[in-house]
Amino acid sequence: MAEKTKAGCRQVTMKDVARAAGVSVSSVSLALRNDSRISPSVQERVRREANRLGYRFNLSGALLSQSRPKLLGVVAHFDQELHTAYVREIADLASGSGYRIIAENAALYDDPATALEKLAQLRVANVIAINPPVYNTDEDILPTVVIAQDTDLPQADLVRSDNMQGVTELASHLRQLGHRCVYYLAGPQGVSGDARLEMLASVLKREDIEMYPWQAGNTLSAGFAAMQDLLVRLWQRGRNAEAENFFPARVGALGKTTAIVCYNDQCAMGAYLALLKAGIDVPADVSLVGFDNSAAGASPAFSLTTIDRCPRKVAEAAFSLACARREGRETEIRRVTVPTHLVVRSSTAQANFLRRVGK
Amino acid sequence: MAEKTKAGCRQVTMKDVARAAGVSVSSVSLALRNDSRISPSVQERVRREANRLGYRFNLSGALLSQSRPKLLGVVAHFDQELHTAYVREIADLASGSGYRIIAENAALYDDPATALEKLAQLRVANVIAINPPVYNTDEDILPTVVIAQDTDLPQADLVRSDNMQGVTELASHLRQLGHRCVYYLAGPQGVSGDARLEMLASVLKREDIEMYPWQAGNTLSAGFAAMQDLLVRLWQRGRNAEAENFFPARVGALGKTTAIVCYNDQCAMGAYLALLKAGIDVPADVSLVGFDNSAAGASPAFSLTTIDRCPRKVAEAAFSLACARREGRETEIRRVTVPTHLVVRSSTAQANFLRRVGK
DNA sequence: GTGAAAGCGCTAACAT
DNA sequence: ATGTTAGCGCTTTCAC
Repeated sequence: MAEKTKAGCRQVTMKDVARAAGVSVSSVSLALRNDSRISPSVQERVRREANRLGYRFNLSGALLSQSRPKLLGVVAHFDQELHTAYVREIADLASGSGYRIIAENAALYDDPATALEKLAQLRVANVIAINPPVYNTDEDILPTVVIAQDTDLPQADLVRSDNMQGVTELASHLRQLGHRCVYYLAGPQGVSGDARLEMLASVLKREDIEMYPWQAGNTLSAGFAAMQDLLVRLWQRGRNAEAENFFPARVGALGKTTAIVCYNDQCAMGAYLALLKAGIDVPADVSLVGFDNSAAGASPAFSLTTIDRCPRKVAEAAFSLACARREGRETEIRRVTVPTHLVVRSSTAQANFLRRVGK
Repeated sequence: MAEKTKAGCRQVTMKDVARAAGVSVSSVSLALRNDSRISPSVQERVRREANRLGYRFNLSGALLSQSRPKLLGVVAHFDQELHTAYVREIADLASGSGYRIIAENAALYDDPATALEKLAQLRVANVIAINPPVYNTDEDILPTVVIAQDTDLPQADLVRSDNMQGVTELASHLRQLGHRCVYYLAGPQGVSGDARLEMLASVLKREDIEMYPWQAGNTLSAGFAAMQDLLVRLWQRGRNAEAENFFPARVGALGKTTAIVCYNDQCAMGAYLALLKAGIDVPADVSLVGFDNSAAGASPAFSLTTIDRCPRKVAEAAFSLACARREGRETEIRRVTVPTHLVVRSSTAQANFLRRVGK
């Protein structure tokens, strides 16, 4: 209280509002949070005074005074569009249910633990992590909910996309178009990548479609490089094809392959460019499929057939799990699966077996 | 003090560390901040005990107790690679000088003021905003430093890229390759966009290069759509060219134009795709130039000639301005300019005047 | 060089 | 339905 009147720069607090409205601080606190214990007329008056005085809520004070604030941390890689979509949905859900979220961008830090630590400093107890890295298990704070295909965190709930569903739709789509043999440009190696690969292969197999994997990655650059490599490789094989079964020279550079499925849209865009540059038309010569339904992939520039992960539903699942954990119910670890769906655009078309590439 | 021993879940505080180390809380506070007032031996002991007990710093407490914490807010659109680059650099600088930064992702919220409000709730007084929208000037908190080409905020310092520099290098580069007439795929309309356009035109003019603007945008989709529109338009003009001066049918769909400069790399990528699909080769038929030196543009898929904004230098300028403002020195508004540089890759080559497009 | 104590803004238990 | 009051964890004078 040393210098209350020193300058006009002092922060307006609830005390000031209380004095102005002629009520106590606790009434102000409740009134500003729409608590039903405060009569509408007082709420109204408090709110008006708060506005008039230019009162600003101070999160630090609130966090400090609560032992279990309704606070949710989110760690995402904001350079990935899909992550942003998830977080937007989570933020939307949170704002509707009195939760406050603090989002950290994992793409900002070299050390994957940094984002978690920043959240820990704000006393965030519940963290939703999207495609988290492998953390040291001795981290001071760990995600309570993970959005990914799999996780190595024993204590975290998991929300995963049921790729099976979308891929099944995809398989039948491809089958109907006459595709019998496809390439798969795979993502970064790891547990989740391997699982995806096996699942894809088995589902396609059910529709009697052969699948051959080729290592790529999750970026446009990676998709481009991988597709170029693949084309070169196939071209070479085609030229001395006597030893090869499924890449006979006579059906062109891609062999029997009439479609290419990619790990994600970014990868597919890279592949698209490599194909285009090689004079191979999409979808006339070869069909192309992505994953994640990104904005760029949806643009007429690519118009990718892709698989949508229903970000809203994923967010709903993750949010409700996070809330459940905070409430203390839900002691056992849960795994929730959200369906995915095929989005057909113009990068897939009738299979063309008579393709020939003038490299 | 109602239930100190209730469960092991209570947060470890400085008080606990103080007790364990046999010193007072204030000594702990100073020791953990390497204050020279605390003897090395005590610092050492405090640090060890803190570690042993699993002490975690609580930002809320610190913020609440300080009137002017060393806190810097950053508002950026993390879906734009360039913004992420800026913020990474700012974070790096901050961690080296005792500043704490809190980064908000403007791309998460529909209302542009939301990001600022979240920072305000944490008492962040100094905010660096990257390409901020036009805020209502009655916002409770406004950026103190803006990274952009221009700003309408009267109280904010401005850090701008000296596009002049990079563009001058570009003009001479294009001139040497024989380009005399280029198209400019412009970005979103606005103050900053108009300024860029005029500057480009005048600098190119100095090298005796004509420039024609064409509205596009800052995304891949926008670049693609704009380029397609342009091609269609030129094609139509070419067919009844008697009224046209600079798009004579005889030199092909692009008229005299031998190069296309784009608002940013994203836009250039879209244009690239439209050209490729129209059977126009880059750079054999037409040269293409981007802006911002993005990772995707650098990939072999595009290999864009582009202009680098030297994010490190921009960040240094912004950070030091923000610090200066916080220290209270620096009452007048400053504008700092950071040079840019041309990065030559393989999307630019010798001008080809004999292009012909088989649309 | 170190300790004691006040207080930052807010919430929640309890009292009225 | 509203007021009183005790902290939440930390920093910061000011004593010693």
